[in-house]
Amino acid sequence: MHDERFTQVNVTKEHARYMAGDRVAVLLPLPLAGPYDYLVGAGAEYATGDIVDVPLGNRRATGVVWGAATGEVDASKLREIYGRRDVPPLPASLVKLTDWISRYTLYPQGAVLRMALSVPDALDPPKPETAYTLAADPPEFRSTKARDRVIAFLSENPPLPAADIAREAGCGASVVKGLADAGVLAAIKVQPDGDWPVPDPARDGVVLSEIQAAAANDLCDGVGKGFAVTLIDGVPGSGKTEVYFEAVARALADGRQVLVMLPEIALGAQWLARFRDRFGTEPAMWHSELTGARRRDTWRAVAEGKVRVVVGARSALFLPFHELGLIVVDEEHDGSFKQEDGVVYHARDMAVVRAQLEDIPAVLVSATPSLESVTNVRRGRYREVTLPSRHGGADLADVEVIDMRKDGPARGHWLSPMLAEALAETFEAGDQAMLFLNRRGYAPLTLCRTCGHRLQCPRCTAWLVEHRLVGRLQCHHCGFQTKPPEQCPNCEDTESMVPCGPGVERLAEEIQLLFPEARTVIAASDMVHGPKQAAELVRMIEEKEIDLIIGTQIVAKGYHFPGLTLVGVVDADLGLSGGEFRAAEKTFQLLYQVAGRAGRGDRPGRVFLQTYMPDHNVMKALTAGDRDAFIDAESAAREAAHMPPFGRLVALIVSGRDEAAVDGAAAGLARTAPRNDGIRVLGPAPAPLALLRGRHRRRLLLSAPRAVNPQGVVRDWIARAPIAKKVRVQVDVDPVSFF
DNA sequence: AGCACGCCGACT
DNA sequence: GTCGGCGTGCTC
Repeated sequence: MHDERFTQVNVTKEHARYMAGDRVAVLLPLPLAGPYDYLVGAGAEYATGDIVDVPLGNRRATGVVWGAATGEVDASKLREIYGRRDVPPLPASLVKLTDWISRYTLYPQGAVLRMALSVPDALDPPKPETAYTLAADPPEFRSTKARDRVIAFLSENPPLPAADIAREAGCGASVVKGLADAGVLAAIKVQPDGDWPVPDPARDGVVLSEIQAAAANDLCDGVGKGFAVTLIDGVPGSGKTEVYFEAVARALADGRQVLVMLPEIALGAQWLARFRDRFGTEPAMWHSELTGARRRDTWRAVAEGKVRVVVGARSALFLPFHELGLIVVDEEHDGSFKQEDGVVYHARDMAVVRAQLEDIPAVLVSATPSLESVTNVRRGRYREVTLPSRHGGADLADVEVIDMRKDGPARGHWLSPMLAEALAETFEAGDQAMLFLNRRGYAPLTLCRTCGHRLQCPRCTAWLVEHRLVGRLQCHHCGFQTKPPEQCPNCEDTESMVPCGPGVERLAEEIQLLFPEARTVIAASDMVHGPKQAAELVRMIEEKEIDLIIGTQIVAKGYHFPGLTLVGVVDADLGLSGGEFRAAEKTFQLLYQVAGRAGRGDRPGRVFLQTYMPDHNVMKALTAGDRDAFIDAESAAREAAHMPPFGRLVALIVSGRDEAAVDGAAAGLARTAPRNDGIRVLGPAPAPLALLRGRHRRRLLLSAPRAVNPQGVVRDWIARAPIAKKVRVQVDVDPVSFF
């Protein structure tokens, strides 16, 4: 059915066709330097974007026709394409996006393509599944109530898989199987139809305020009118989601597909409920915890246009939409949009690029927009929609600073008397509270009281974190685990190992002593496994089965808990040490989001920040509720330091098992560093994880004025530097962090 | 990414 | 004497 449509696309506008005997370039999803040339076989015909099988060495590989061959490779090497896969071709926009990201990130095109072809199974024809229907002439059989229901159901319905029949007839699948074994039902093979619920744009959503309606209209007007980027900037609860839902509805009504990107999809239960309220059904989801089958079906359904809305984490950017009409990036400031392993890219920025290549609008959404996006608004590159007030109800919470230098707790405790007092008041009033501490486990460091030895990961430059609830010491960087030692591994003294500093588990212990009655839950990524547990956690909090949530940053985002009136930030300074150039911005965003959890019902909430730096810009901006002043100050500081978004950065990580070779390569890079056009190179310095998974790491940082495109400079630089084969140089264009 | 080729340590 | 470790190189 869709075949005609795709053929039409190819014929009418997109690409030349390649006929028998032609050479074509085929890009394989492998980290090769570029596409490989192949021959079109007799009787075959291909176009750019076609997904094809080709011979590669002694195996068969799947790739994408990328265009005409360059012809550089010797004719004797050429081999013939086996044939085309029975799937829609890769959309032209994805072909362009792949090239674009490859040029920008300096990763090979094939490495980027691997993200777009992330589900090899989806390229195979869908497997027929076994369905059951009534046999033409059934034998005599013993009748039961369950069997009768199955037969009654099937007499009025088409053939279905056993599990579906069982569900509809209210029995187990064994009843269906039993009837089939008895010859009463006939098993037939059917193509799964893949019914995807279609979101309904015409349903009524929540009633929008005047300001919200105006903002929604503004967004809707842009849908279908080509590329534009709009930043929706609004405080928590200002109705940002409902506003962009209207733009989603408009795109759907226009017959287009929509991509909504969200961080931490696993915790989006409340977002999904809002989507369902507006559109009557849930969107397709795309995240790392999808099962293989679900992933395959979703990929194919997106390619075939059966799925109209996808909500997903950063990798959803590479889904094969053919009719994309709108991209929304919610919580656009969130750090998890930056992919750090494999191809290093920023999904928010690449989403804007895809929107540009598709010539469709992109909408970026945040209560604490990134300095990048704010700067793009100020430069006139992005439009801005501001939603100033809350949708009704309580105002933003009062934020108070607790100066830990004079009002801190006794040694070995982590809650100041003021915060403990506020907790007591909150519990007495029957309200809920949240303590925020961005540290998993019991204690971030364990040391020997006798000799001072610290327990370190054998493969990384990192302390082992005690997780007392599971009785393990863990490395948070490589997954190394060990049992806590009975004696010090260094001086062999017994009972001398002591935990240093708090994690959420240790905080829970202190709470247990202070408030033994409080029903407490720890919410951390290692305690909440997947969407189901997250949803259960949310339910328990909403239904007031919990008095106190002790959470890491997974609780910072996107929840409304009406009964939550107190938020205590246990260590507001945590993100500020270490000299990261984005430290203040990231800390401000995180604490602002955390503070936004308090008082979202009819009562205003209270927020306490425990800090040793009460005069820091971040704390002052939070207590004064003056975000714009913070952005101005941060912006000025970045500009003065030629840091992004006022200058360009590229980080190089040099790594390998052989420390001397790594040092040699790093020194070689430093020696041959470019020094023209205002470019500066810092380093090499040991990367903060100077040893990670057994690999030694050094880091160099290139900074360039904004007018310089650093990619060409960096490519030439690496090409001429003397770098041993066994040393790897990883490039990170626009690094989020220095380290 | 796979897969083969090739050169040095502990074993049937 | 071999099995097998993973460094290196190649795939149109």
